[in-house]
Amino acid sequence: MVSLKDIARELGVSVGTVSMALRGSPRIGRETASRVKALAGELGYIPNHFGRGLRSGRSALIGCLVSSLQASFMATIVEAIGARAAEAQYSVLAAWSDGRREKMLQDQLELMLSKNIDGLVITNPVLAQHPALLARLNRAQVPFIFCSYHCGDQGYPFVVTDDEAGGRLAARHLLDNGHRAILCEFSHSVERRLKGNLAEINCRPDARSCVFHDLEELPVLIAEQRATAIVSYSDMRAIDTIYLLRQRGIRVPEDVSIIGYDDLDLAARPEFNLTTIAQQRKQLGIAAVDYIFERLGGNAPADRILLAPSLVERGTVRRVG
Amino acid sequence: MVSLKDIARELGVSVGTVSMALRGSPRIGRETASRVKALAGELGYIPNHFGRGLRSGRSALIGCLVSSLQASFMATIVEAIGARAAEAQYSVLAAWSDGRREKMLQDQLELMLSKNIDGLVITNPVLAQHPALLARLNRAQVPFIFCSYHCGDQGYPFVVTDDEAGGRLAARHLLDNGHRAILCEFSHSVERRLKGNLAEINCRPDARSCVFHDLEELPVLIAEQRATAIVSYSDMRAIDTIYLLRQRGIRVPEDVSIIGYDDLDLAARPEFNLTTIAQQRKQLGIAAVDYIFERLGGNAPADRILLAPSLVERGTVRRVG
DNA sequence: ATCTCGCGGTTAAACGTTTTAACACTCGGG
DNA sequence: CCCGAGTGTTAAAACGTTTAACCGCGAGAT
Repeated sequence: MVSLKDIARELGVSVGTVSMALRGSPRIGRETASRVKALAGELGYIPNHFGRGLRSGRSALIGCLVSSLQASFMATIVEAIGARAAEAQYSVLAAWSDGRREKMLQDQLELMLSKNIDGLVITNPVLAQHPALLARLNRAQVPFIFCSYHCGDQGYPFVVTDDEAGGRLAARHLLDNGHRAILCEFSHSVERRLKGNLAEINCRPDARSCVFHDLEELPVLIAEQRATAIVSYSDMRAIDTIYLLRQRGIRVPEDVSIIGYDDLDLAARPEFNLTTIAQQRKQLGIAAVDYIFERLGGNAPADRILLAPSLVERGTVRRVG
Repeated sequence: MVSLKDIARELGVSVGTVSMALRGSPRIGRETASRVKALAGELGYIPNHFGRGLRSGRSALIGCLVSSLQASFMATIVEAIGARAAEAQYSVLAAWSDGRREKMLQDQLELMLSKNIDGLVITNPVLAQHPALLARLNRAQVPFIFCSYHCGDQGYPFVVTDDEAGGRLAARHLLDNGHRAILCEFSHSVERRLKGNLAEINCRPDARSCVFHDLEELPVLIAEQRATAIVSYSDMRAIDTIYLLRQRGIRVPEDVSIIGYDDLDLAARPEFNLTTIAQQRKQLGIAAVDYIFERLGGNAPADRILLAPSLVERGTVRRVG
C-alpha cells in the first residue's frame, strides 16, 4: 500500500506538503500541487483509513441496525441508505438482531461502536424498549435516528411515513368508491394507520367503521355488518386475509374490497394485484442518512420527519353502490 | 473515550504494561494483570479501532458485495454472513450494485478497500466479468470468495449449492412420481441445474425430456409432448409459470406438475405451496465467512465448496400413471 | 537599510495501539 | 563477589494522517 510518505520521498518534499496538496490547501503552490496529484493518481494512492481515523476521529462508517433483511421493505431501505452514504464516501456497517434478547442487541451495538461508527440508523423497533442502549449511544456521542419506526414519541429522532395520512388515504379511497361499511384492522405497532382510517370514515355521517383484531372474526363480521371493504394494516396481512377469505368462499374484490399498506413488490404481482398505500421506502433511508450527515456537520436538523404516503390503485378495490 | 493511556496513568504503570495485561501476556505479573483488567472493565475500555488497525493492519471488517438485497434469498445469506462474522467480533461492510455498470462496481470496491476490509464475500455474479476488479483485490491482498455463484470455473474460489445434484433431485422426484415426459427450463446463469435434470431423466430409457427457453412456448409444448411435468430453474420462475399456465386454463398440479428451486419463503406460502429444491442458504454465508477466516489465519482452505441441496415436498407435484 | 508581509514550504506533535529491545531487580550457584 | 537466568516493567518505535507553528525568502512599503 502506498502512503503519503512514499509520494513525499519520490518527489523530495515533506509528507505535510503531500497531505495538504491532496486536500487542496491553498498554501501549496500550483506547480507542486499538480505534481503531487499526478503522482498520487499514478500510484493509486488511497488515504489510509486508520491513519485518517486516528487523526480525525471519523470513520466514514454509518451503522445500520436492522431487525431483519428478509422483509423486502427493509431491504429497500437499507439499499437506499447504502446508496446515499456511498455518495459521501461513507460505507454502511450492517447488523441485524431479529431477536428480542437485549444481550444480542447490546453485543451488536458494542461491536459497531468498537468500529467507531460516525452515526447509526436504527430500523428496529425493539431498540426503543431499551433506553440503556440508547443512553450508551448518547454517551458515545454517536448521532442516531429511528427509520421507519416511531417508537412511540419518546423524544428520539425518527423518520417515518405519515401513517395517519396514509390511513385517511386508504379510507377515503374506499369511501370514494361507494363503500359505507368498512372493517379496519387493529395493530399495536402501527395504530396511527387505524387512527387515520377511523378519522376519515367518521367524517362521513352515512359511513360506519368497525375495528377487528383477529382475521378469524372477519367472515362473521362481514355478514353482521354487511361490510363491503376491509382495510389491512399491511400488504402481508392483506395477502393473508385474501387467502383466508377465498378459503371461506368470499371473493376479492367481487364480494369484498381490500386495501393494503406498504406497496411491497409482492403486492404488484398479478396473483395479488393489491390496491395499497405506498410508502416512500427509498426516501425513508435517504432522509435518515441526511439527518446523520447534518448532525455530523454540527447542525441540529429537524428530528421528527414525516414522509407522505400515496395511493396505488390496483385490482382489489371495486366500485359499489 | 478511555484509552490505554488513561488506565496506565490511573494505575501508575506504563501503557505497554496495560496493553500486554489486557491481551493476557504471560510477562505481566498476576497482581498487575488483574488490577488492569478490573479497571479496564470498570471504565468500559474499548480498544480503539484506528489505533489497533494502524498497528496490526487488520480492520475486523468483512466486505459483502451483493447484487441486491431485494431477493429474500440474498437477504438470508447476508444475514448469515453477519451472524458468523459477529461471532469473531467482525462486522460486515455491506454494499450493493445491482447495475451492470463497471464504474459503479468499481466505486463500491474502492470504497470498501479504502475502509481496509480484511476480506470480501462476493454475492454478485457480474463481478466475475470484470477481471480487472478481481486483479485489484489480489493486488490489495484481500482474500475474497464468490458466494452462491460459480462464475464459470475461472479459478476463483466459490461456495455454491451443488446444482447438478439439485437438478437430479428435482428430476428424480418427478420420475418417482410417475412422470415420463418432462419439460426442463433453460437458464444461462444456472445451467448446471438443467444438466442435472437431463442427466437423471436420460438415465431412464422410458422417460423423455425437452428443454424450453421461453415461458410462452409452454402451452404448445405441453400439448405436443404430452408433458405432465415442468422443472423451473427457480421458485420465482415457477411462480410466474404457474400464473401463466392458469391464465391459459392449465391447472397445477391437476394438469401439470411443477417443481421449483431455491425454497424461497414465498414458495411456502399457501397460495403457491410449491414443491422445490432447497439450498442451504445460511450455510452458504457461513462457509464463505469461514473461508475468509481461514485465509486470514494464513491457511489455504479448499476453494471450491459445494453444498448439498434437498427436496422439499409440497403441493405442486402430483402422482401420475 | 529595515520592517512587514505573503508565499511556499517544513517540522513536529498528536491520535491509540502493539511489540521489541532494554532495563532493573532478585536469587541461586559457582 | 560475580555471573547467569528469570521475572516484571518501561521506554521507544512504528503504523499514516493532519495541522498548528514555524522558517526562509523575496517584494514592496517605510
